[in-house]
Amino acid sequence: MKRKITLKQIARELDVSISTVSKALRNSAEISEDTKQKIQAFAKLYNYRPNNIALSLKNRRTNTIGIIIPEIVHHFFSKVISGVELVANKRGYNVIIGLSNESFSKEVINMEMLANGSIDGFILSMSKETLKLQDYHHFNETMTQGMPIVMFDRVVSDVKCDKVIVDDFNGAKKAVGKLIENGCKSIALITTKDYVSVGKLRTQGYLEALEEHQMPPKAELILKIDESLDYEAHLEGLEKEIEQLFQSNPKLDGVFAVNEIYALLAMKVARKLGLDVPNDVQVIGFTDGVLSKHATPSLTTVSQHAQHMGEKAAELLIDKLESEFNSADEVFQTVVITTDLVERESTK
Amino acid sequence: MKRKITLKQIARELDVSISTVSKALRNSAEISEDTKQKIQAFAKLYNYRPNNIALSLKNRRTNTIGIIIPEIVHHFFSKVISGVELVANKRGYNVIIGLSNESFSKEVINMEMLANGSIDGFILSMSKETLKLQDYHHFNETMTQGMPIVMFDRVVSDVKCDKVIVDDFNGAKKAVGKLIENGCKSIALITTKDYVSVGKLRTQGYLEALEEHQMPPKAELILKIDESLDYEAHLEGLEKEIEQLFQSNPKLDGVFAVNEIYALLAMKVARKLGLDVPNDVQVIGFTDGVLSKHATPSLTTVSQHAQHMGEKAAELLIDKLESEFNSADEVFQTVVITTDLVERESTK
DNA sequence: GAAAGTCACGAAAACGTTTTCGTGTTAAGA
DNA sequence: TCTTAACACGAAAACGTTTTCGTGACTTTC
Repeated sequence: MKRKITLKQIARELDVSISTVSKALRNSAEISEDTKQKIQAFAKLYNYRPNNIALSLKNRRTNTIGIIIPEIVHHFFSKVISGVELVANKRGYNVIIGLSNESFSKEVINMEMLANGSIDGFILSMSKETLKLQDYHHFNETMTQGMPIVMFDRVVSDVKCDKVIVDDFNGAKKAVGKLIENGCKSIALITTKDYVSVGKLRTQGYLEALEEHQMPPKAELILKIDESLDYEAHLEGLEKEIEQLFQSNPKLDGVFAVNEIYALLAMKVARKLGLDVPNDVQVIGFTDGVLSKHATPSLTTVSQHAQHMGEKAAELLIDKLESEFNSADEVFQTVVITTDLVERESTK
Repeated sequence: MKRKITLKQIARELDVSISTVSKALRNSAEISEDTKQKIQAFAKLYNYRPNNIALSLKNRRTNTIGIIIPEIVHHFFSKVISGVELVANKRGYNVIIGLSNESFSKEVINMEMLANGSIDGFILSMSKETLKLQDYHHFNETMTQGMPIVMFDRVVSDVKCDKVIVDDFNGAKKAVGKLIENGCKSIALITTKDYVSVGKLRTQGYLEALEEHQMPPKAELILKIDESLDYEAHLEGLEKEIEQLFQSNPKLDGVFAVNEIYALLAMKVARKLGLDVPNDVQVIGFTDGVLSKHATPSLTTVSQHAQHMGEKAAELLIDKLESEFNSADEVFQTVVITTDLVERESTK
């Protein structure tokens, strides 16, 4: 088990100084051709690679970016990571991840852990608990210390930083518009409680689409799910709620759900009640996850281009990191990713 | 934008030496109570936190572990990461990820990038290309330099290191046994080409189960899919192949597939051909992914406990990192995670 | 043959820590 | 009063780099 070789060892071995070795390996004109070749050959032989940690300490930058997300076992988030990793790698950066698990305190701890020199900047999506508590001090403190943050998807206007968001409002509007076009007269919305910003925006899009077509919204058609419960564990309860929605609205012929699971459950309930999708009731979901594609019937969805979001976020962050003038130019961008309606079998 | 405060600044501010500050903050008995309190108060006021990079350089350990996986947008892998992150965090480690994208060269590059001081050890699952090329020099070189590796799921006996694997053989055997118990007489296998070790083992399990029940295997019941094509892009082709399998075996009444997608497609084809699942044909898949749970009918699967694999791998790695005697005790463990059959609606 | 310039290299500082080993001051013991 | 011990602190090295500056040996120039 031989340790990695260092400049010092090469220097001692070849009987020159450390500086000479360093310069030779960086091909400095200061060093004669002879010594350069000798040193480079030796270095190659022993497979010398500069120690990243030492470089980080010297340069005061790690070329690593930190991602903090609520959970990783989630198609949307892993797709975002994938995008971040793609451009990060292309531009010579590593990616380190921290999971908040939707908990405020884990988010704070994770950020503090990484902020002490481990990374150059953050890409993050807030935990539900943080959104609920509206406590953003850790973001602001991080930024005051000169560490840039790019937020995606779950953002909040109280924090001034670069952001990448999905056009939730128009995505929802487009989807509901499609249902109306397709002849739906009674369209239900299955959404989350309002403190989740994206749920709120999608709800507004739903309402706007109705209004535009002179269809008065009805409170009994809107089902707001409390997501503080882990819904994977409460699938039956959820199903019950949705079944009730169907039963108290017998004329229901369209459903817009703010995520895949809700949409799939709606289809399941519909089938159970003897309704055919898409002939009796049409369903559209949000998020281009893997479930939508492989469901039967496959689900029409509003695609949020998660990977593209990740790429954009990484570009924003790295651009900021590499701009010299990060002293006073406090201009923050918000990039809006437009959504697409991916039509599949659950709509006509 | 104030930079993070350092020991040196505190020392200058309080007119003591750097050593004194360091010792005071670590509560050394060498320093008088008075000075300790003064320094600690000052440090707390300015929210001092030691710089991780400097610590890493000094201690020659980063308390960070690297994960290299083929892709992250995959329920199994993200679940594993989730497990790794859980115990890593609990034990004071960070997690940094590299994606090989199933490519040999990206795997090599990523590992080299991280091996130069950025991390203390690897947890990884090999890319398909690496498995095909059978070129393992990068693993061996990494280990020679004193950096431990724990492999999971896709492993190979040529590399001597700690491993965490799924009991693919018995999992498959159990599944096929279940189908036989349930009365299936003609059971198809949908698997991958043999170079993917897990595919091979699951195939052997299938054969063993048949043999144990005195059912001769038939070549026409075994469909080997070439996974070098990205199957997400070749779903139709895949479906065709499976349809052919059904048509050339009209008495088919059971299907064992080595992953979710194949199993779902089998169900889809069955439905298309007018066969009821599970009454006419029963289906079992491998991997407890999200698709199985939400499919209709929901899919009976062999659960591999991905999260548990990740936890185990992390424990193995960290234990090795923290054992003092990592000099000569070249004992490598292979932990086998037993599978469970999760029965759902696709079997009787 | 002396002044000036070029060449090739080394010494040392710096990044932010921790830790070992002094060292000066004071108090206790003889 | 002198020695010794305890106490409280500082200097410096070390981790592995890069880079600035200095310097000795040679070569060129008049």
